[in-house]
Amino acid sequence: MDDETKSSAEVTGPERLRPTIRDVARHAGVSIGTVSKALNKGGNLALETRERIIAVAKELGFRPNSLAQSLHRKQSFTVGLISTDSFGRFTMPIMEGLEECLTDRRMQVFMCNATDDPALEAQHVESLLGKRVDGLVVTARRADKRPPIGPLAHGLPIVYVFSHADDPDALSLLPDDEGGAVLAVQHLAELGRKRIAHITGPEHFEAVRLRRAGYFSALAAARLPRDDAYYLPGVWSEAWGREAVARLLDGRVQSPDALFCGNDQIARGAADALRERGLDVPSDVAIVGFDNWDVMTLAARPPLTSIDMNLKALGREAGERLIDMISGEKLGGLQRRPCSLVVRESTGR
Amino acid sequence: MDDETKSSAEVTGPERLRPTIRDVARHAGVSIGTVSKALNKGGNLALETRERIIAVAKELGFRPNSLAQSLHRKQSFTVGLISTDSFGRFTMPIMEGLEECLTDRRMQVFMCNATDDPALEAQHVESLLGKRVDGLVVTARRADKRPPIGPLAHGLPIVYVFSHADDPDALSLLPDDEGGAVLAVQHLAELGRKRIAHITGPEHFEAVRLRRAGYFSALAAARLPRDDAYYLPGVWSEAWGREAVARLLDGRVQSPDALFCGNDQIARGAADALRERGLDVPSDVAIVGFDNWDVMTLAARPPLTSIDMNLKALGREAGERLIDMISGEKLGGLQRRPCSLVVRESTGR
DNA sequence: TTGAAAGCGCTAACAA
DNA sequence: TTGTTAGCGCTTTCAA
Repeated sequence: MDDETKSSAEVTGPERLRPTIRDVARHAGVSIGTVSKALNKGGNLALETRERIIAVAKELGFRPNSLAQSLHRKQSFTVGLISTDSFGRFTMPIMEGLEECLTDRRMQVFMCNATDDPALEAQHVESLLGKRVDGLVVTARRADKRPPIGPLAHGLPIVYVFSHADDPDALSLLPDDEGGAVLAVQHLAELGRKRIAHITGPEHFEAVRLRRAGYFSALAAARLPRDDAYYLPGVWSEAWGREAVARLLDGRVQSPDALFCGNDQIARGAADALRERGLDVPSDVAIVGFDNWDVMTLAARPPLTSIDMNLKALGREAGERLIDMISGEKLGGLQRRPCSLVVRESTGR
Repeated sequence: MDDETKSSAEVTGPERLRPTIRDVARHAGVSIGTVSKALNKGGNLALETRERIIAVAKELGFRPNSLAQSLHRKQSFTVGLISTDSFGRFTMPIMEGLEECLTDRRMQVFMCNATDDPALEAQHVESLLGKRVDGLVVTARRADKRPPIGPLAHGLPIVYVFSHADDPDALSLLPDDEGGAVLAVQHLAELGRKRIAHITGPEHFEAVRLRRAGYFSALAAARLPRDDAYYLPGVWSEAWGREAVARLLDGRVQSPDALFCGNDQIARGAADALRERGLDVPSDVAIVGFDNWDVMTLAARPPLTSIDMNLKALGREAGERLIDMISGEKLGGLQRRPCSLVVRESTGR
């Protein structure tokens, strides 16, 4: 099986020997089975005995060996999290929510990073399966399709979160990018803005295409004209935000009175560019960003209204659904969760 | 003992039964012991037998149960990472390095978040000990002292990284903040700057005090005068960077020709403020930041020279030292690792 | 060169 | 109410 021969750390130091259930039994003057029953709050035991056993166990510093327990119970109370985004900005809140949820259930999470390396990913899956994880969560850098985890993990519960498995039977949890865009544009329209431009990232991101769709449909819903010169795909940077503003203002089109930006970096760049041209945000041009990344939204001048993908909640839900699946539920399909609008000064208030 | 009664997910679904070593033995027509020997590249086996066994194992999709192996070998090939920084900006690169290092050794990492909650931390340690982790890595939000992990984990190898255990025997790995500050000021002095100010964060951070010490000592080494009006502690924000610049330029002191900032956010704020006052960076005022956080350094105008704490390498080393300790080495004490200078336009080039 | 068997630490069904 | 015992899946010593 392991045909690689990388040396593993060897134990040469003193074994840290901990008391076993056997020791507890001996000290308490009862049988092993009785101790087990007492510690697992099982069936029928004299209250006195139970308490004595628990006391002895505590005194000895007994801590049951989960490995042995799992071996028997066929459940390890452990899940693997595989990320293809080397613990990046989007993975963090997801991890946080996931970990929180699982900790509540007394489960623990193995972190595995497999940034764009399918072989490494396979190795991780291999190890995790060896450790008999009860399930897997897969997360990715971008919300585009990715190949499913493959047949290695056949039958193992898997949840894809912020990552879209290219397998209709798999459960994929994603933010509703389109709905988020609608929220943004609706908000601007309600403020009375008539000329809303959309500056965004590269179109090969599924998220960009979805947000564009939301942008156009919300414009239509608000009976606002659609002008293709107002749609500017580009890259995810502040510099692009600044440049896009230059193009809009120096171009032949009428200047917009609002910007919906594909992320907060673009939005911040746009805000800077507008200020430097003497235009006021929000009175001349209102701005909505995307991601609600505090590092950007709070530091920008003025602070940015933004769309929050609620990634922490998404991570938490991934944990909940995974537990459902571990408990035997059959779940699947692509599911999108709503974004929310966070209003700050860049759209007035 | 678990005296809490939170329900754990229960297995009700179909058991995913995998072939055991027993199945392999049966199919290959040999004894269990022989299979074990074959798969673990152990001692004396007929080549033919070994190959046959390996073939059968592969065909059956046999994957040894690490839980059972660990039970016997008394090593789980698993470590716990406890963070008190809810997977924040500084924890990420550390995790990345750590995970990379341990993956090379075929070990896996349990992620535990215990943001400022000692009870939660204790619960995590408890669980990890139950899972018989081979060691623990503890990381924190700020490089200030924290109480050690307590007697629960007595005898277990522990490495504190980017966190300073209040226990001289514990191994703590930290960036050399003072040395980093020296690098920055030295660099500015070498560029011929004479009036170098230091805008930084709150003094209750040990890092702030250390960097200040480095700032003053490097000034002295360069035979530059020390002016207390040039030392401005404050908060870790862009807004503070802007305000500090205002104070320096509007104050009674002579304007500085260089700024060493306690982090990149302050540096960016300072750069913005200078530009908006018509001063050029770097020709009028050069700037060095701290953290080398690309989100800030690259987006700033001009891009910022900064001090890198090499956190990923620190994480990697934490893994290496932990493995040394697991292998029986006795390691301890507070150790600081060098920062490095990354030069960009804000100090010319 | 291979097989048999005694555990690793714990659970759970069955006896006493 | 408590004890006995047969495993869980694997490793390793000792015999064959």
